[in-house]
Order: sequence, then structure tokens, then C-alpha cells
Amino acid sequence: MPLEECDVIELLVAHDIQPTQQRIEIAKVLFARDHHLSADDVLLQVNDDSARVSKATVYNTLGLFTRKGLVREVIVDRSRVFYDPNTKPHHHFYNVDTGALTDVDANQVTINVLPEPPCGTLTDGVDIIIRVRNGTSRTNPPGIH
Amino acid sequence: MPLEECDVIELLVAHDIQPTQQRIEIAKVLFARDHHLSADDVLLQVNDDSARVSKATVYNTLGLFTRKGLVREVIVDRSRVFYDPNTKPHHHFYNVDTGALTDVDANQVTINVLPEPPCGTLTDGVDIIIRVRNGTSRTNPPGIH
DNA sequence: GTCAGTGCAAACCCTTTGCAGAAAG
DNA sequence: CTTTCTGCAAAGGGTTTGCACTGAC
Repeated sequence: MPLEECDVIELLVAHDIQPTQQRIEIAKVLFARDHHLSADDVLLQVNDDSARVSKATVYNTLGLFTRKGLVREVIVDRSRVFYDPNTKPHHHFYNVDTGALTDVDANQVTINVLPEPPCGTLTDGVDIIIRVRNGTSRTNPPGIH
Repeated sequence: MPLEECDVIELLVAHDIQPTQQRIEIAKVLFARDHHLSADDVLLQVNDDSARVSKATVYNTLGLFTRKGLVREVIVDRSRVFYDPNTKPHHHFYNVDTGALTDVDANQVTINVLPEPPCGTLTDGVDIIIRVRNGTSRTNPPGIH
């Protein structure tokens, strides 16, 4: 389904974000497909198809979207943050060779955490990152079934 | 148990690392306790008690230790990498308010992943990061029991 | 003497910030 | 007209690199 501009505007407004031209362009890139983009990816793609958005605005906007819950930051790589338009609970395969991120729906994974969170804290969320590398074997590491 | 210098040297040699003075100092800091240090933490602590190690050497050495499997990088924070002397399979609580990392033994957690890794890849490892924040509620988020 | 390891400072890269100009309501 | 947003460029902070020096064998 091609993403209409009016859908994006609705999305922004629903998240209490003023739909400016630049924010619309950035949202269109993010929500075009279910992918994971770095800030730089967004910058390149936004400026690829006609629009003109500065680096500062891309960073500011991605931060804004994250604070407003429109996208989620995924931290798997020392060198850059990925932004994930999928805000439903889910986890990730991360290919350490290629850097590719793949979603794993949360209900495809069951985890049982026996230990309590450290004293005085409460659980905020769980990120599971399954690091994969190129190869063909089928053996799972310990603890995974 | 206080960590003897000879133990550290043995550890380095066992991992095929030449035990130079600086590497010994860095290893002593890392393995003094079961904690999680950033490169900067290591730099400060190494130069605290008498020894003199440069920033470049700290970074080079931490990279070397990681490649040789002596320590593990933990990436939970956008701003810095933590180095974990515990190489046994385990996961982490991460306090987003304080930055504190706490180990969760792998056998305290069971995870069942239904989906296969993406085509042509094999699982390398699984990192579970349980983000916690300061507070007192006991409610678990969806998927945790 | 040779080769690996170290240290300094500069380079790098991603990200953030300050501030003036532009745009939205 | 007022407020918010944008863009540029400069600053920031962690990390890496180039290269000469030191030290171990």
C-alpha cells in the first residue's frame, strides 16, 4: 500500500506533532516500509527525492519522533542508532556481518525472567537482540530452543 | 579474593595475548570485580593507582581483549560501550535512569524463539537487555512472566 | 637489530547545540 | 505579530589512526 501524504499528516497530528513540510518528508521515508534506518539513511533518502532537509533537522526530528512514541530507537551497533517505525512489541535479528536488522514479533518469543529487577526499580521494557552471522549451520547456542 | 598479578598474566597468556605492563594493568582493573566499565572508566582507574597508560593504548587494548574473547562488549547506550569481564552466557538489567548494568545469569532466563534466523544466517548469540527505571511498581510488561 | 607495543595528537564520525532567518497560525 | 521550526556551521564526545619512540626478545 503506497503511503499517502494525508495518512502521514494524520499520524503526526495523532502523536501531537505539528506536521511541517520537513517532518512530513521524514515520516514518509520512515513509514514507507517496515525497515530500520539510521539518521544518515534518512538524510540521504529524504534529500534523494526532491525535498531538501538539513542534517540538524533530521536529527532533531528523529529525536522528536522518538520522544512522541512515533518510532523506536534500536541500539545494536556501536557506531549508529537505528530508527524503527514498528512500535509494536518486537525484537530483532541483527546480522553482525551485514548490519541488517530483521524484526521478530514479540509473540513469537517467550521469555521467562525469574530474577526480580534490582531493588527500587521496575521493568520498563525488554529488548532481545539475536545476533546472527552469515553461515549455514542450524545449531542453536545454549539456552535457545 | 584479591586478584594477583600472576593470575592476570596467566589469563592473558591463555588468551594468546602478550602480557605487557599496560595490558596487565588494564586487565587488573577489568577483572578486579564483576562490573561493567566504559573505556573512559578503565582509563581513569588505570591511571588512578600509579600506573600510566595512554588513552590510545586503553582503546587498543580493549579492542584486543574483545577480539581475543577475554571480555565482551555490551552495547546498551547510545553514548558509550561497556566492557564486561564476564564472558559466561548472561544478560543484563540496564537502569536507564542511572546507567547501571546488572548481570542476569543465562540459566535464570529461558527464551523460546520460534522463527528461524534469516535465510543463510546462523545464530551467534542472544543479548537480552531488560531496561528498568527507578520506581516501585511490580507490574511486568507483556511477555514477561 | 628486529618487530611488536605504546603514546601523543590529530583526525574521524555521529550527534548536539547556538543562533539567525523562515514559516506557520 | 508571535511562536515554533529550520538550517547552517561550529562544537562536542567517544573512538580510531598515523607515526615516531620504546622495549622485549
